Amino acid sequence: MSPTTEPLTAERILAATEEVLRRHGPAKATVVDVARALGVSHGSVYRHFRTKAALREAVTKRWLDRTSDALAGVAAAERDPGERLRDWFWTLFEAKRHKAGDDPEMFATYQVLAGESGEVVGEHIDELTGQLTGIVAAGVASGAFTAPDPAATARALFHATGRFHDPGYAGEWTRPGVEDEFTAVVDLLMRGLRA
Amino acid sequence: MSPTTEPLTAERILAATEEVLRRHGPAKATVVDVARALGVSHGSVYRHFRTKAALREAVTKRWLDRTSDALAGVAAAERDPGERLRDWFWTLFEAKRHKAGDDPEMFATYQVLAGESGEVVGEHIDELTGQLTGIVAAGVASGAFTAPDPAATARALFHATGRFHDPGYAGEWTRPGVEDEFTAVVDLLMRGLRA
DNA sequence: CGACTGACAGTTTTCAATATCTGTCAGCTG
DNA sequence: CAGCTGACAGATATTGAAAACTGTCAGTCG
Repeated sequence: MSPTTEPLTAERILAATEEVLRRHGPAKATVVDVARALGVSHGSVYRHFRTKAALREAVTKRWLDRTSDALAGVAAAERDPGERLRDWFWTLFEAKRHKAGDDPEMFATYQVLAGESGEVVGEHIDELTGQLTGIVAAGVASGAFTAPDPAATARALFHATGRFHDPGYAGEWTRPGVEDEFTAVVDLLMRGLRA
Repeated sequence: MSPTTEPLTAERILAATEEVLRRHGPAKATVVDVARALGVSHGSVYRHFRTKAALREAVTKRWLDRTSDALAGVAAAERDPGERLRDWFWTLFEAKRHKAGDDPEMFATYQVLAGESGEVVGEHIDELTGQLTGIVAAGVASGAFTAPDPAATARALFHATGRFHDPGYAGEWTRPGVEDEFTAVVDLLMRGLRA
């Protein structure tokens, strides 16, 4: 291809890796493919990422962070904690549902990547439950919620809604009635939360 | 082996299949193995089960029914609905946790089988949510619970506790603190349920 | 006659040879 | 000399021929 003079950065490698993953899928995407897409030798890729696993982890983190960042705005909004909590859950569900529904192959690819990168996924979940803890604590402060331990309650809320954000259940998200099921679970939880 | 004169029944075939699955695992257990274990030709097995898939489904149903039956007793007990509900969830969690912890290989085997038999699993879940609906309805009747639609509430309860009975999460059930997490979720749900 | 067998066709799995990939590093190049 | 290359060793994946399995059914046996 055109011998680009642009410097080879980690960011360019990540973008190329995402493209290769989209084209070839997680099983067949190789470091050699990524290097070829960039017009460099695979040895150059290894100057920026120690291993193929590290490269994949970085791509995964990038993807997960997009969701966390979108939710951070909702979590930090200046609103009644009850509405904010409901909005946060709804935003999370919708985000996941669209990712899974709009581009199922890429979603499946990222599901595989996430399965390989336990550490990164754990941090992502910690980030999300951290945002939830903030909302719960605000509700307790305003007297709207009762929760002796906001962090523990946040984890409970996250676990209880797993069916609507855990990728393992993605297959269920297109069935008719899921939205009602989601509403039923969230309603029950919010009733349990109120002071 | 000893040429048994006992008649070849579906039940004997199911027992032999379970044994073969235990020995060989789900990937390598064949109909020929089952026939050999029974001292008959594989053609005879096909007189009782139309296909290998049907045989596996029957084994799976048998296994799932053991759990349903154990829980039916708890669901039908004459007790305060609140206690009954808590007991039911706890019994379900403990039953699954012991199956997964005491014999991990067989649990993994049944997880594979269940994945193949969507229909049978669906019926099992319907049975369990049916039991839950009974408890919720009793709570509404006694004035202890508020639930406009007990069946919908039962499904919500089942979904919200999925992390503690869905086999996909079995890996988490041995981590320290799961019991507290389970208690936190159940407490939240029961608070949301009360009138 | 009803329960069982075993050979058979078509499909799936296994296994070993072959090809490709990962990760390293001495040396090239601008 | 900083960034890159490409040959290499060991590990992993692919391939296709051979073996095993699934499901059928005409025929055997008590």
